[in-house]
Amino acid sequence: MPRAATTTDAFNAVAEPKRRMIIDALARAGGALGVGAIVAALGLPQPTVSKHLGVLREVGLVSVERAGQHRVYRLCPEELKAMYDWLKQYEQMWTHQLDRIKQRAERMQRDAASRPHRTT
Amino acid sequence: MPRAATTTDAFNAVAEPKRRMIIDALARAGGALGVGAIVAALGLPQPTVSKHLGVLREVGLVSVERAGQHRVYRLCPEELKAMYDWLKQYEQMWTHQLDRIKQRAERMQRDAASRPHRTT
DNA sequence: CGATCATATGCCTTTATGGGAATATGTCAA
DNA sequence: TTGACATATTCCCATAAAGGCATATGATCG
Repeated sequence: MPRAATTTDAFNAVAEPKRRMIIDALARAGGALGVGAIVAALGLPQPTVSKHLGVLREVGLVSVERAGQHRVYRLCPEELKAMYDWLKQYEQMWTHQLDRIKQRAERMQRDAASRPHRTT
Repeated sequence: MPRAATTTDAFNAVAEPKRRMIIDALARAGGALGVGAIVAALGLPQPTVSKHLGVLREVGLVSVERAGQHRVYRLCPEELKAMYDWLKQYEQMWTHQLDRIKQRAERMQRDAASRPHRTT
């Protein structure tokens, strides 16, 4: 069985770095850009960008709107939120881990302060 | 050019749903499980689980530790944090969007209240 | 209408994937 | 040592991916 289609869900779509770049570019521009602007911003061939936009659209990460002969792609954050929610579930794992490291550092410092100085 | 390898980064590794299930199972168990336990928890064939664990390990999402004839896989949250950070960047997009919807609803309600009733 | 610009789509090739079944490696117990 | 057990590693297959390039569609202007 081959790998799941890139258009299966946001996870698969976003696995491709160029698609993440497109998302980043859209966000930097306030959420929406025309294809030409994306092509210019990323320096990628136009067909490449169009195909990636197609994938992003199919999974609902962006929407399109015709504007004359241009097409404006707009970021749809809901799908990103779904991924975010999955990851947020684990947030405490690294914050707790960092807490533990910090606490250990503080404890070591306290111990060092309350102990007679040693110079060697 | 084919798709980027699944072992390229956490994004690619996590695109496979079964690998996400493994991560979920590890988290539910407090962060670590033996292979057998994962196999039992997910009902997947053992070779399948081993291969997926191999991918997760290669991208640093889990670490292994030998324990006799068992092997304990432990979740490494740092790689998840990297993905989380990328997504967190967009957090305001959906919170703002919800704010806007809410504000619009309130405004409409205010307007309706301060306007003479109309019955048609 | 014809030309031009903006974008999408098709074709081709190379390559890694995930599943399944069988088997190899490695570890413990008697 | 031999054998049970736990896990990893093959091998094979069908499939879809992404890039490059050419071309099709579609809108606008003169």
